[in-house]
Amino acid sequence: MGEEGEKGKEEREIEVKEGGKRKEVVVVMDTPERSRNQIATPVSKFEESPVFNFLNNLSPIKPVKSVHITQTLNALSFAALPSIFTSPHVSNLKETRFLRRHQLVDPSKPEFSSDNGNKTAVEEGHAKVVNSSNEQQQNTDLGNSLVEVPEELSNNDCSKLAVALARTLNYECTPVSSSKTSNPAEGKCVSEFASTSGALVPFGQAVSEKGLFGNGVCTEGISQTSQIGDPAGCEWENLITDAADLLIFDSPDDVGTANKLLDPATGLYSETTNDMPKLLGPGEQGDGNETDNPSTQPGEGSYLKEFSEIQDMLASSSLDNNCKDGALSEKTESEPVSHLYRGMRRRCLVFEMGGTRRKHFDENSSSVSPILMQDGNTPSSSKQILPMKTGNDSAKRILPGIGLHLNALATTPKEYKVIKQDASVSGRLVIAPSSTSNFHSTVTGKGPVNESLEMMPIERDMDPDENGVPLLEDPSQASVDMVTEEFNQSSPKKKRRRVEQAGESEGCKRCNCKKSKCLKLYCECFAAGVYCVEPCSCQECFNKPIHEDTVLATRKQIESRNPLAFAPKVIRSSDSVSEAGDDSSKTPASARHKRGCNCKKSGCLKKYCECYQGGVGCSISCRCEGCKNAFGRKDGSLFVGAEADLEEDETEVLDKSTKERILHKTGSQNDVEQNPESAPPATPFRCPRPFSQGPFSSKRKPPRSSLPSIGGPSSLFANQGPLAKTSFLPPPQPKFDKHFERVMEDEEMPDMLVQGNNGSPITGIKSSSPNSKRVSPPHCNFGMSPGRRSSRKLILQSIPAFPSLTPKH
DNA sequence: GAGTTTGAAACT
DNA sequence: CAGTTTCAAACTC
Repeated sequence: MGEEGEKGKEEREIEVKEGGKRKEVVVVMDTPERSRNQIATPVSKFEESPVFNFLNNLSPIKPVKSVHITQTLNALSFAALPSIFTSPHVSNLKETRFLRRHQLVDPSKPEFSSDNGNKTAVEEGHAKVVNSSNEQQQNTDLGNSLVEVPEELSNNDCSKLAVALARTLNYECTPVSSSKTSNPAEGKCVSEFASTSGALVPFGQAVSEKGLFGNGVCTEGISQTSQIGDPAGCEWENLITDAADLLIFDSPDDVGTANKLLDPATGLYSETTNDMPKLLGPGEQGDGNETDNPSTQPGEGSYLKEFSEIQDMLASSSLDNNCKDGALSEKTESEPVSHLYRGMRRRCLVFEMGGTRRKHFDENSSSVSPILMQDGNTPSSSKQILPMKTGNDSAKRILPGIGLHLNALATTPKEYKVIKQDASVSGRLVIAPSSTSNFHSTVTGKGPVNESLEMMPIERDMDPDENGVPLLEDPSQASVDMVTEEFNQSSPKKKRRRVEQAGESEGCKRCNCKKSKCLKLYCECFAAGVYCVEPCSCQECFNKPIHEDTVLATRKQIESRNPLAFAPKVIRSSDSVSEAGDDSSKTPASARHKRGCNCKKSGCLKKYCECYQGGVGCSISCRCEGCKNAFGRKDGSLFVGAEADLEEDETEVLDKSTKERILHKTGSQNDVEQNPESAPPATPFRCPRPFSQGPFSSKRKPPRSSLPSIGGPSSLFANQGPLAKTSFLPPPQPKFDKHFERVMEDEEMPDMLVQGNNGSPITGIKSSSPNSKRVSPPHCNFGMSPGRRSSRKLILQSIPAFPSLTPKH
C-alpha cells in the first residue's frame, strides 16, 4: 500500500501538471501527444498557466487544490487516454499506473479512510486554509479552468462549477474537517454543487483513477457532467451522484477528497460528504446529498439503486470513460431509462470500449448540450483513443470503437473478467491496454503498419461521425450486457446474457486453456489480444494484466515468428483481391482466410474450419479436402453455388445463420455486400474479439481496419456461429469493421480505396495481406457500387496485413 | 458434464 | 518445408 500510495502521489503530480495545462487549453487535451508533452514539460507550462498563478497567489495550499481540480478533470482524460490507446506494450507505463491506482483504489474503496485519512489529515489543513482564505479565489480559479466549458453556462453554472471544482480540490487537499461555508452568493446553485460536488468529487476522483487506467474519458466525463449538470440541475446532480458512486469505488483517496469537498462547500455537505467517503453506498450518499440539497432530484430513489449498481460495476470493473459516458447519457435521458443506460455504461466500461460510451456521450451530449459534447466527447474520446497515436480528433471519434477497445474492447469478456478479478483495477488496465494496444499499435505506427494506422484513424473518424454511435452501440451493447452481467451478478438474466455472449459470442468467449497458460495462440483470448477474464475457465492463466510483461514478451515472440500471428485470420477481400488470383475471385466470399484452412474431415462445414467459422469461403490457399464450405468452396464455387449446394447437400450442416449469411452475401447485395464483414461473416464475427483488439489485437485491427480492435468488445455479433473464430480473432475488428465499412461507404472513403485499385490501395492490400486470399468480388457487382466495396475491402485488407504491427512493439 | 473429434498451433 | 505433437475449441452423447 505504501508503495502504491507513493505511486499514486507521483501520478497525481503528473496529473496536476497536465491539469494545469489543460486549464490553459481544453482542446489540447484531446491529443495524446499533448498529454505526453504535458507530462514531460508540465512544470514550465503549468507555472505559466493562469491557474498556476492563481494558486501561487492564493497560497501554497491552494495551488495544490487547483491542481487537483484540474487533475480530476484533465488528468483523467490524459492519463486514461494514453493507457487506453497504447497497446499493452506501448501502454505499459500507463497500465502500470492504472494497476497501481486500481490497487490503491481497491483497498481504498472499502475504506477511504486509510489513504485518505493520512492525506486528508495533512491536506485538510491546507484545504481549510485555502477554503477560508481562498474560497473565492478558488472559485474564480475553478471558473477559469471551467470557463472553457462553461462558456455556455450561465454565471450560476459557472459558480456551480467553481464550487464543484473547489470542492474537488478541497476533497483532495483537505479532509472532511474543512467545513467552509459555501459561498452564500451561490445560493441554490451552491447547495446543488455541494451535493453534486460531493458526487463530483468522487466522480472526479474516479475519473482520475479511471484516467489512470487508461481512460481519459472519465475526467472528461466529469467535466462534462459538471457542465451538463449546470444546464439541468437535476440531471446534473444525478450524474454527479453516479459519478460519486463511481469515484467511491475507484479510489479511497477520491472519496476522501469528495468528503473534503463537500465539507468546504457547506457544513451540511460536509456531513453528508463524510458519509459519502465511507461509500456505504451510492444511494446513501446520494440520499444524503439530496436530502440536504434542495436540488435533489425526485428520481433519486431510483437513482440510488442505479448508483449502487453503478458502484458495483465500478468496483468490479473499471468504468473508465464508459462510466462517465454512461452517467452522462443517463442524465440526459429520462431516469427510467437510466437503468438501461447504466447497463450500457457498464458494458461499455467493461469493454473499455469507452469508445462506445464516448459515442453515446457524443450523441447524448450533442443532444443534451454542446458543452458536454465538447468536453466529454472530444476529450474523452480523444484521450482514450488518441493517446496511442496522436490525440487527434479522429482519435476521439475512434473512442467508441475502442471501447476495445481492449473490452475489448472492445473484447471484452476476458477483460471484464480481469477487471473483476484484479479488483477492477487490473482488469481495467487489461482491457484498456488490449483495446488500446491494438489501436495503439496501429495508431502509434510504431509497427510497420503505417498504412494500417492511417487507415485506422480514418475509420475512427468515420465511426464517430457516421456510425460511431451505432457501431459502438452494437459492440457496446454486447459488451454492456457482459458488463451488466458481471456487475449485476444478482440478476440471473444478466448472467445468462453473459454466458450467452461469452459462450456463444466470440467477444464474450472465454477460454478454457489448461496447458498453454493462455500464452499461446491456442488461447482465444490471447490470440485475440485480450486478457483473460473471470468467465474464462483457464488454468494457470498468465494472460492477465498482472503478467503483462510476460504476455507482451510472449506475444512478441510469437509475432517474431509470424508477424501476422495476431492479425485477423479472415481478411475481407476487396475488388483488388481479384487481382490476387483468379481463384480468389472465384471464391464466393468477399473475404478470405488469411492462411486458408486445412480441413480434412469437416468438409469446411463446421467451425473446425476457420474459413467457415470466419464466414468466408475457402480459397486457393486452402488445403482442405472435400471442401463444402457454404461460403465458397475452394474450387471456386461461389456462395450462390454454395447456397445451392447447401440446400442440396450441405443444408443440413449449415446453420440457419450461415445460410442467411450466404443469402445476404449473394442476395442482399446492398447491405451485406458492402459489409462483407458485416454481411454474413462480418457482422457475426465482429463480436468475438473485439477484445482481441485488445492489447494484442493490434494485428487484427490492422486487417480490418484498426477500429475493430477497440470496439471489438461487443460480442453481440456472436450470432454468426461459424464466423466465430474469425470474429474472435478480429472480434474487435469486426465491430470496427462494421463501423469501418459502413463509414467507408457512407463517407465515400471507399472511393479512395476503389481508386486504389489502380493505385495504392490495392497494392497496399496485397502487400498488407500476406496470405491474402482474396475473394473475388463477385459480390461487388451485386451489392453496391463495386467501387465502394472495393474500397472497403481494400481498406480492410490492407489493415489486416498490418495487424501484426501491434505485436511488433 | 464428460468424452470425442477436429484442425490450428507449436514443435522437431 | 514437412511431419509430428500439443492444444483447445467444436462437437457429440
